[in-house]
Amino acid sequence: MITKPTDSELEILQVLWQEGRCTVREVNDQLTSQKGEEIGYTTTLKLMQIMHEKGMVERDTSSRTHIYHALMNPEQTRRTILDKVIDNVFNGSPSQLILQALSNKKSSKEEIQKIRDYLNQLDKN
Amino acid sequence: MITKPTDSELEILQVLWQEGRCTVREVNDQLTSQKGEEIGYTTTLKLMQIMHEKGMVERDTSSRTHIYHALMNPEQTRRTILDKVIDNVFNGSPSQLILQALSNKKSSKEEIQKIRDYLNQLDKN
DNA sequence: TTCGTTCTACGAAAAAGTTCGTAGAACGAA
DNA sequence: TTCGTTCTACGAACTTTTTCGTAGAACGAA
Repeated sequence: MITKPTDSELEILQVLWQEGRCTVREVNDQLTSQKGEEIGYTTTLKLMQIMHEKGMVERDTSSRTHIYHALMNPEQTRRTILDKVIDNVFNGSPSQLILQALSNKKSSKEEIQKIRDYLNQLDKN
Repeated sequence: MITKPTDSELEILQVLWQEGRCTVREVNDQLTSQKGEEIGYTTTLKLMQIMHEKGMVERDTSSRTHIYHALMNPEQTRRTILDKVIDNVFNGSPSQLILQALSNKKSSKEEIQKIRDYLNQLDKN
Protein backbone atom coordinates (compact mmCIF):
# COMPACT_ATOMS: atom_id res chain seq x y z
CA MET A 1 0.00 0.00 0.00
CA ILE A 2 1.86 3.03 -1.20
CA THR A 3 -0.28 6.03 -0.45
CA LYS A 4 0.84 9.30 -1.86
CA PRO A 5 1.46 11.79 0.95
CA THR A 6 -0.47 15.04 0.88
CA ASP A 7 1.40 18.34 0.94
CA SER A 8 1.12 18.64 4.70
CA GLU A 9 2.20 15.10 5.22
CA LEU A 10 5.20 15.68 3.03
CA GLU A 11 6.27 18.63 5.13
CA ILE A 12 6.18 16.45 8.19
CA LEU A 13 8.01 13.60 6.48
CA GLN A 14 10.73 16.05 5.51
CA VAL A 15 11.29 16.93 9.13
CA LEU A 16 11.28 13.30 10.20
CA TRP A 17 13.68 12.29 7.45
CA GLN A 18 16.01 15.05 8.48
CA GLU A 19 15.81 14.66 12.21
CA GLY A 20 15.21 10.98 12.56
CA ARG A 21 13.13 10.73 15.71
CA CYS A 22 10.88 13.58 16.79
CA THR A 23 8.14 14.51 19.16
CA VAL A 24 5.10 16.31 17.85
CA ARG A 25 6.35 19.41 19.58
CA GLU A 26 9.65 19.31 17.75
CA VAL A 27 7.99 18.84 14.38
CA ASN A 28 5.54 21.62 15.14
CA ASP A 29 8.30 24.00 16.16
CA GLN A 30 10.25 23.30 13.02
CA LEU A 31 7.24 23.74 10.75
CA THR A 32 6.36 26.96 12.49
CA SER A 33 9.82 28.40 12.10
CA GLN A 34 9.98 27.20 8.50
CA LYS A 35 6.77 28.91 7.54
CA GLY A 36 7.22 31.89 9.77
CA GLU A 37 3.69 31.58 11.04
CA GLU A 38 2.20 29.89 14.03
CA ILE A 39 0.70 26.47 13.37
CA GLY A 40 -1.67 25.06 15.96
CA TYR A 41 -0.03 22.33 17.95
CA THR A 42 -3.08 20.08 17.68
CA THR A 43 -3.05 20.53 13.93
CA THR A 44 0.35 18.92 13.70
CA LEU A 45 -0.62 16.32 16.26
CA LYS A 46 -3.70 15.36 14.29
CA LEU A 47 -1.78 15.10 11.04
CA MET A 48 0.81 12.87 12.63
CA GLN A 49 -1.90 10.69 14.12
CA ILE A 50 -3.47 10.32 10.70
CA MET A 51 -0.10 9.47 9.22
CA HIS A 52 0.23 6.82 11.86
CA GLU A 53 -3.13 5.36 10.91
CA LYS A 54 -2.02 5.30 7.31
CA GLY A 55 1.16 3.53 8.24
CA MET A 56 3.47 6.30 7.13
CA VAL A 57 5.10 6.72 10.53
CA GLU A 58 5.72 4.61 13.59
CA ARG A 59 5.74 5.86 17.15
CA ASP A 60 7.07 4.93 20.50
CA THR A 61 4.34 5.41 23.09
CA SER A 62 6.21 4.05 26.04
CA SER A 63 6.43 7.45 27.67
CA ARG A 64 3.79 10.10 27.78
CA THR A 65 5.39 12.13 25.03
CA HIS A 66 5.30 9.96 21.95
CA ILE A 67 8.26 9.79 19.64
CA TYR A 68 7.71 9.45 15.94
CA HIS A 69 9.82 8.31 13.05
CA ALA A 70 9.12 7.91 9.35
CA LEU A 71 8.32 4.53 7.90
CA MET A 72 8.28 5.78 4.34
CA ASN A 73 11.54 5.56 2.55
CA PRO A 74 12.69 8.97 1.27
CA GLU A 75 14.27 7.65 -1.95
CA GLN A 76 11.22 5.75 -3.00
CA THR A 77 8.88 8.55 -2.06
CA ARG A 78 10.96 11.04 -4.02
CA ARG A 79 11.05 8.75 -6.99
CA THR A 80 7.31 8.33 -7.03
CA ILE A 81 6.69 12.03 -6.73
CA LEU A 82 9.23 12.85 -9.38
CA ASP A 83 7.74 10.35 -11.81
CA LYS A 84 4.41 11.97 -11.34
CA VAL A 85 5.78 15.43 -11.98
CA ILE A 86 7.59 14.25 -15.08
CA ASP A 87 4.42 12.71 -16.43
CA ASN A 88 2.04 15.44 -15.37
CA VAL A 89 4.06 18.52 -16.01
CA PHE A 90 6.87 17.67 -18.39
CA ASN A 91 5.09 15.46 -20.88
CA GLY A 92 6.96 12.44 -19.65
CA SER A 93 10.35 13.84 -20.61
CA PRO A 94 12.84 13.65 -17.74
CA SER A 95 15.46 15.65 -19.57
CA GLN A 96 13.04 18.49 -20.02
CA LEU A 97 12.66 18.53 -16.27
CA ILE A 98 16.39 18.39 -15.77
CA LEU A 99 17.10 21.30 -18.06
CA GLN A 100 14.47 23.28 -16.26
CA ALA A 101 15.94 22.39 -12.89
CA LEU A 102 19.41 23.40 -14.01
CA SER A 103 18.19 26.80 -15.07
CA ASN A 104 16.07 27.34 -12.00
CA LYS A 105 18.58 27.49 -9.24
CA LYS A 106 22.29 27.68 -9.07
CA SER A 107 23.96 24.42 -8.32
CA SER A 108 27.41 24.33 -6.81
CA LYS A 109 30.45 23.29 -8.83
CA GLU A 110 30.72 20.00 -7.00
CA GLU A 111 27.11 19.23 -7.63
CA ILE A 112 27.47 19.91 -11.33
CA GLN A 113 30.50 17.67 -11.38
CA LYS A 114 28.49 14.91 -9.80
CA ILE A 115 25.93 15.23 -12.51
CA ARG A 116 28.57 15.14 -15.20
CA ASP A 117 30.14 12.07 -13.66
CA TYR A 118 26.82 10.39 -13.67
CA LEU A 119 26.31 11.21 -17.33
CA ASN A 120 29.70 9.80 -18.23
CA GLN A 121 28.89 6.65 -16.43
CA LEU A 122 25.64 6.37 -18.32
CA ASP A 123 27.57 6.61 -21.58
CA LYS A 124 29.70 3.60 -20.76
CA ASN A 125 26.61 1.43 -20.73
CA MET B 1 -2.06 36.53 -9.09
CA ILE B 2 -0.38 33.22 -9.80
CA THR B 3 -2.49 30.48 -8.33
CA LYS B 4 -1.05 27.04 -8.26
CA PRO B 5 -3.14 24.73 -10.42
CA THR B 6 -4.65 21.66 -8.84
CA ASP B 7 -3.93 18.23 -10.25
CA SER B 8 -7.05 18.21 -12.38
CA GLU B 9 -6.38 21.70 -13.62
CA LEU B 10 -2.88 20.69 -14.56
CA GLU B 11 -4.16 17.83 -16.66
CA ILE B 12 -6.34 20.23 -18.56
CA LEU B 13 -3.57 22.78 -18.94
CA GLN B 14 -1.38 20.07 -20.37
CA VAL B 15 -3.91 19.39 -23.08
CA LEU B 16 -4.36 23.07 -23.83
CA TRP B 17 -0.63 23.68 -23.99
CA GLN B 18 -0.26 20.82 -26.38
CA GLU B 19 -3.23 21.49 -28.59
CA GLY B 20 -3.46 25.22 -28.42
CA ARG B 21 -7.16 25.87 -28.81
CA CYS B 22 -9.71 23.31 -27.69
CA THR B 23 -13.36 22.77 -27.05
CA VAL B 24 -14.46 21.15 -23.84
CA ARG B 25 -15.33 18.07 -25.85
CA GLU B 26 -11.83 17.78 -27.23
CA VAL B 27 -10.25 18.14 -23.84
CA ASN B 28 -12.64 15.65 -22.35
CA ASP B 29 -11.96 13.11 -25.10
CA GLN B 30 -8.26 13.42 -24.63
CA LEU B 31 -8.44 13.07 -20.86
CA THR B 32 -10.70 10.08 -21.20
CA SER B 33 -8.39 8.31 -23.60
CA GLN B 34 -5.38 9.25 -21.47
CA LYS B 35 -6.86 7.73 -18.36
CA GLY B 36 -8.61 4.91 -20.06
CA GLU B 37 -11.77 5.59 -18.12
CA GLU B 38 -14.83 7.61 -18.89
CA ILE B 39 -14.89 11.10 -17.40
CA GLY B 40 -18.21 12.89 -17.23
CA TYR B 41 -18.41 15.61 -19.83
CA THR B 42 -19.87 18.08 -17.34
CA THR B 43 -17.02 17.36 -14.97
CA THR B 44 -14.52 18.65 -17.47
CA LEU B 45 -16.82 21.50 -18.39
CA LYS B 46 -17.14 22.55 -14.78
CA LEU B 47 -13.40 22.41 -14.21
CA MET B 48 -12.74 24.55 -17.26
CA GLN B 49 -15.36 27.04 -16.14
CA ILE B 50 -13.66 27.28 -12.78
CA MET B 51 -10.32 27.75 -14.47
CA HIS B 52 -11.86 30.55 -16.43
CA GLU B 53 -13.08 32.20 -13.24
CA LYS B 54 -9.59 31.92 -11.85
CA GLY B 55 -8.12 33.49 -14.95
CA MET B 56 -6.12 30.47 -15.97
CA VAL B 57 -7.77 30.16 -19.36
CA GLU B 58 -9.52 32.41 -21.84
CA ARG B 59 -12.38 31.41 -24.07
CA ASP B 60 -14.04 32.48 -27.26
CA THR B 61 -17.78 32.40 -26.75
CA SER B 62 -18.74 33.82 -30.12
CA SER B 63 -20.22 30.53 -31.24
CA ARG B 64 -22.25 28.11 -29.25
CA THR B 65 -19.35 25.75 -28.71
CA HIS B 66 -16.80 27.71 -26.71
CA ILE B 67 -13.14 27.48 -27.55
CA TYR B 68 -10.61 27.60 -24.77
CA HIS B 69 -6.94 28.36 -24.60
CA ALA B 70 -4.47 28.54 -21.74
CA LEU B 71 -3.49 31.87 -20.26
CA MET B 72 -0.89 30.39 -17.98
CA ASN B 73 2.54 30.17 -19.44
CA PRO B 74 3.89 26.61 -19.42
CA GLU B 75 7.49 27.56 -18.68
CA GLN B 76 6.62 29.69 -15.72
CA THR B 77 4.14 27.18 -14.38
CA ARG B 78 6.68 24.38 -14.69
CA ARG B 79 9.29 26.47 -12.99
CA THR B 80 7.02 27.27 -10.07
CA ILE B 81 6.01 23.66 -9.63
CA LEU B 82 9.57 22.45 -9.88
CA ASP B 83 10.78 24.96 -7.31
CA LYS B 84 8.16 23.71 -4.96
CA VAL B 85 9.17 20.10 -5.46
CA ILE B 86 12.81 20.95 -4.95
CA ASP B 87 12.05 22.75 -1.72
CA ASN B 88 9.48 20.32 -0.40
CA VAL B 89 10.93 17.01 -1.40
CA PHE B 90 14.61 17.48 -2.14
CA ASN B 91 15.65 19.74 0.70
CA GLY B 92 16.17 22.61 -1.69
CA SER B 93 18.89 20.84 -3.65
CA PRO B 94 18.24 20.91 -7.40
CA SER B 95 21.11 18.56 -8.18
CA GLN B 96 19.67 15.96 -5.89
CA LEU B 97 16.52 16.13 -7.93
CA ILE B 98 18.47 15.92 -11.16
CA LEU B 99 20.39 12.84 -10.14
CA GLN B 100 17.17 11.23 -9.10
CA ALA B 101 15.54 12.13 -12.42
CA LEU B 102 18.45 10.72 -14.36
CA SER B 103 18.18 7.40 -12.60
CA ASN B 104 14.42 7.20 -12.82
CA LYS B 105 13.79 6.92 -16.50
CA LYS B 106 15.90 6.35 -19.51
CA SER B 107 16.71 9.45 -21.41
CA SER B 108 17.63 9.26 -25.04
CA LYS B 109 21.18 9.92 -26.26
CA GLU B 110 20.22 13.24 -27.75
CA GLU B 111 18.59 14.32 -24.54
CA ILE B 112 21.63 13.44 -22.53
CA GLN B 113 23.74 15.35 -24.99
CA LYS B 114 21.57 18.39 -24.52
CA ILE B 115 22.08 18.21 -20.81
CA ARG B 116 25.82 17.89 -21.25
CA ASP B 117 25.87 20.86 -23.58
CA TYR B 118 24.02 22.87 -21.05
CA LEU B 119 26.49 21.92 -18.34
CA ASN B 120 29.40 22.94 -20.53
CA GLN B 121 27.81 26.24 -21.18
CA LEU B 122 27.36 26.77 -17.47
CA ASP B 123 31.07 26.17 -16.98
CA LYS B 124 32.01 28.97 -19.31
CA ASN B 125 30.38 31.45 -16.97
C1' DT C 1 -1.45 18.87 47.54
C1' DT C 2 -2.48 22.38 44.26
C1' DC C 3 -2.13 24.77 40.04
C1' DG C 4 -0.48 25.93 35.63
C1' DT C 5 1.52 23.51 31.75
C1' DT C 6 1.95 19.85 28.36
C1' DC C 7 0.50 15.87 26.49
C1' DT C 8 -2.93 12.68 23.79
C1' DA C 9 -7.47 11.54 21.90
C1' DC C 10 -11.42 12.72 19.60
C1' DG C 11 -14.75 15.01 17.02
C1' DA C 12 -16.21 18.21 14.12
C1' DA C 13 -16.07 22.42 11.45
C1' DA C 14 -13.95 24.67 7.62
C1' DA C 15 -11.71 24.70 3.30
C1' DA C 16 -10.44 22.84 -1.01
C1' DG C 17 -11.21 19.93 -4.80
C1' DT C 18 -14.02 16.77 -7.64
C1' DT C 19 -18.01 14.77 -9.73
C1' DC C 20 -22.35 14.77 -11.61
C1' DG C 21 -27.50 15.62 -12.46
C1' DT C 22 -30.78 18.59 -14.39
C1' DA C 23 -32.59 22.31 -17.13
C1' DG C 24 -32.95 24.87 -21.06
C1' DA C 25 -31.10 26.80 -25.39
C1' DA C 26 -29.16 25.72 -29.97
C1' DC C 27 -28.49 22.69 -33.55
C1' DG C 28 -29.23 19.60 -37.49
C1' DA C 29 -31.07 15.66 -39.88
C1' DA C 30 -35.36 13.46 -41.24
C1' DT D 1 -41.53 21.12 -37.81
C1' DT D 2 -40.08 17.47 -34.85
C1' DC D 3 -36.91 14.80 -32.33
C1' DG D 4 -32.67 13.26 -30.73
C1' DT D 5 -28.16 15.20 -29.82
C1' DT D 6 -24.89 18.57 -28.06
C1' DC D 7 -23.90 22.53 -25.77
C1' DT D 8 -23.63 25.80 -21.50
C1' DA D 9 -24.95 27.15 -16.80
C1' DC D 10 -25.74 26.12 -12.28
C1' DG D 11 -26.20 24.00 -8.05
C1' DA D 12 -25.48 20.53 -5.00
C1' DA D 13 -23.58 16.33 -3.22
C1' DC D 14 -19.44 14.19 -2.11
C1' DT D 15 -14.59 13.40 -1.03
C1' DT D 16 -10.32 14.76 0.68
C1' DT D 17 -7.47 17.68 3.30
C1' DT D 18 -6.64 20.97 6.89
C1' DT D 19 -7.46 23.27 11.12
C1' DC D 20 -8.75 23.68 15.66
C1' DG D 21 -11.53 23.37 20.17
C1' DT D 22 -12.36 20.69 24.12
C1' DA D 23 -11.68 17.16 27.54
C1' DG D 24 -9.10 14.58 30.50
C1' DA D 25 -4.71 12.39 32.03
C1' DA D 26 0.14 13.17 33.39
C1' DC D 27 3.56 16.05 34.97
C1' DG D 28 6.33 19.07 37.88
C1' DA D 29 7.32 23.12 40.59
C1' DA D 30 5.83 25.72 44.58
